[in-house]
Amino acid sequence: MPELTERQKTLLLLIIRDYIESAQPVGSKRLVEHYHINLSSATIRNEMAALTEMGYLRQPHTSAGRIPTEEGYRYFVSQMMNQAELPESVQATISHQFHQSRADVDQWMTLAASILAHQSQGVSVVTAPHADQAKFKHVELISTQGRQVLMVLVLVGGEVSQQILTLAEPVSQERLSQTASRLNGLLAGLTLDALAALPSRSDALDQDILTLIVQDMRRMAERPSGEIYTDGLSNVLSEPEFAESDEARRALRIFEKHSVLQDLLARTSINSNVGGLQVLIGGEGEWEELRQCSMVLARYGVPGLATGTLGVLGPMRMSYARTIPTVRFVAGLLSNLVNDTISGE
Amino acid sequence: MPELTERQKTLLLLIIRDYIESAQPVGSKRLVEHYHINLSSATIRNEMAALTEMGYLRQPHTSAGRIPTEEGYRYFVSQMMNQAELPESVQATISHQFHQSRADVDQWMTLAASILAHQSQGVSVVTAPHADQAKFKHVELISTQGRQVLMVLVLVGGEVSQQILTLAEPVSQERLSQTASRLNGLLAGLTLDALAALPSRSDALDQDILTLIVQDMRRMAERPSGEIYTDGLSNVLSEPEFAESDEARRALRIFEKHSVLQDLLARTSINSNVGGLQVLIGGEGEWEELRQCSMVLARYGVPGLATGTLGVLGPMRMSYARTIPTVRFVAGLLSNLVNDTISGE
DNA sequence: GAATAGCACTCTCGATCCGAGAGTGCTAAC
DNA sequence: GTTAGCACTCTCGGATCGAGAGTGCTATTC
Repeated sequence: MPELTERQKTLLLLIIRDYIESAQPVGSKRLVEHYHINLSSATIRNEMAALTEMGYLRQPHTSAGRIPTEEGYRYFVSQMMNQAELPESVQATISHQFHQSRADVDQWMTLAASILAHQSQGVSVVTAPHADQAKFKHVELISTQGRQVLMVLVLVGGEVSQQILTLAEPVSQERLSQTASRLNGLLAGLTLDALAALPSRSDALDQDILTLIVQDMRRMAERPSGEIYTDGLSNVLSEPEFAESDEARRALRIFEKHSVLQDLLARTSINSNVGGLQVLIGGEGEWEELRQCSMVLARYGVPGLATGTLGVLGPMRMSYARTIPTVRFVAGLLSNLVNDTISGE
Repeated sequence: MPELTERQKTLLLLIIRDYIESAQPVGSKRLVEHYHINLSSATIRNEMAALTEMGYLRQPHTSAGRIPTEEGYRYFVSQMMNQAELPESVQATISHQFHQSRADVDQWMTLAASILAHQSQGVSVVTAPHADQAKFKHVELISTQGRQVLMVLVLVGGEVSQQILTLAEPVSQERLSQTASRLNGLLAGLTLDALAALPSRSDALDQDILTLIVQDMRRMAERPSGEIYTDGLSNVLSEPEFAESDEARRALRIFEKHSVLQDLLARTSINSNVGGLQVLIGGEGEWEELRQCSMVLARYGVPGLATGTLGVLGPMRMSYARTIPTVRFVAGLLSNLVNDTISGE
């Protein structure tokens, strides 16, 4: 990319900021009038032509104002990335909401999704913390009726799985508790691999349950992320770029077909460290479904133990100035919560 | 409502069926041509005028075809209510999908929502089974780090709640297990009221946990329904009546503001028995948000133990012929699952 | 040489108009 | 009771058109 003069930089940022607010192509005249610039519209036009030439702006049609290209948005984002901060008062409000809520992963995720959606006016996604490597922590067996048993499996890192088992024959709660207790002593802290390599148990029930635990842990380990929480879906329809329902439907689909979402989140998680934000603009050539959209994503949690992803999807025209600091702040908050509660051995 | 002649009945049903398919006002000529009727268009016109007079049909404007009124839809639904059956093959497919899935309430709900949305081309809602009266079944305390403890609380009926507690001081896993075991023996099968009336425990930790259990159970009891699952949101946008995003946004909001949904589900649950369907057309004057929509709702589960609601929301023009039997069938299926697994004491 | 004023040109957008088509209600005849 | 015929109404899509906004280019100014 060629070098930009100081004036071009200010102009470019101004144009993009204006377009994000107004959703209208911005012309030279409007620019001069709204922001008192010491230049004539003709000069602006020349500069705009240059910026268009360089690929930061484009015209929807020959004689209309300019709108940013993806490249333009990228420049815009890179400029504001480091400076944007959430106002103290908003930070305080959000923190307060979290400390008000029940100490419960489910609630946190819901709250985080709600805050993100509300602040950014976009659609939010939050995945529950997920361990990179599944480690056994605790199992509980609760007899329900006859041969049915509810198994609650807890992993190091805090993930919990419930499953209903059907045993070959009825077993008393007492025997179930003994089995659970034996297995808890034996398996505590073991990884999935270690579990699978364990020699068979002599007790048939112990062995059955062990097999089921391994199965269940494998299933959890295979999932690329924890449960997905989302909020603000109706915000999609407020944006003019989604006025025609075709585009809007495509955007909604992304959130219904979890496969795309999983893929997206999984791939971004590789590139971004905890604390670092990632902004995807226009699908980056990778995701056809996101061609018209941008996403601001961040990873949170304790690396090596349990991490999750959170982010916001909006039109390319989304308010980055508001979204970026919010995502960053909420990611930090969740990281702290994860660290404080479910981290230690 | 005045009496309808046999001919008027057939005509009315025909018109509504056609409108549901085509989404276009249906005129007398079209009717004669598409369904070979032994009548002239003029006769049909007379009958249509009569049906309009009686309030079953209306005209969007003076010289257009007829579309059903809410009253018309109600008549239509009442006629098909008892006859509609899901084809054997579809029944088999759905049953198969359920038996393929993991024995896990979460999966069942997700699957049910997915099937309903897919079959009806509408938006589905399913609530997890919820006990009418909370009864304690089992508690488990798992030490995580320092003063943090994960409490898993299981109610009779299968509801599970997880919560992270922060104790006043660190407690060993051993002591936690003993406390849990003592409480399990003491509290098994007790209702919330019985729990609250219990005398204080001498052991401080036991007492603390007991208090927290009561708190948590109260919270669960206060919720009018279990967790809400939903699917098919993007289907909303396929329907022509939601083409202008304003209407569509309103419909989407219903699903984001859980309060409306809770209210809706809670109220319908009172009127409908397990096995009975309820069809709400046009909000029935109660719900402004649903003015343009219909809902097909059913209650499932084991009355007195645990029940939930499931249903489909769509435009008033939704395919009742497909939706009604599907909702009925899935409700039956879920009832069986609830009965088979989590019912017994 | 950079900035500016002026100007001709282009393109969109909304308003308006118009005719085709679909559908109706009514009347008179069967 | 049914039907054919007819005049009438209303919507919808396409065509037309002018206002307005914005541009690029050129000639001029500082």
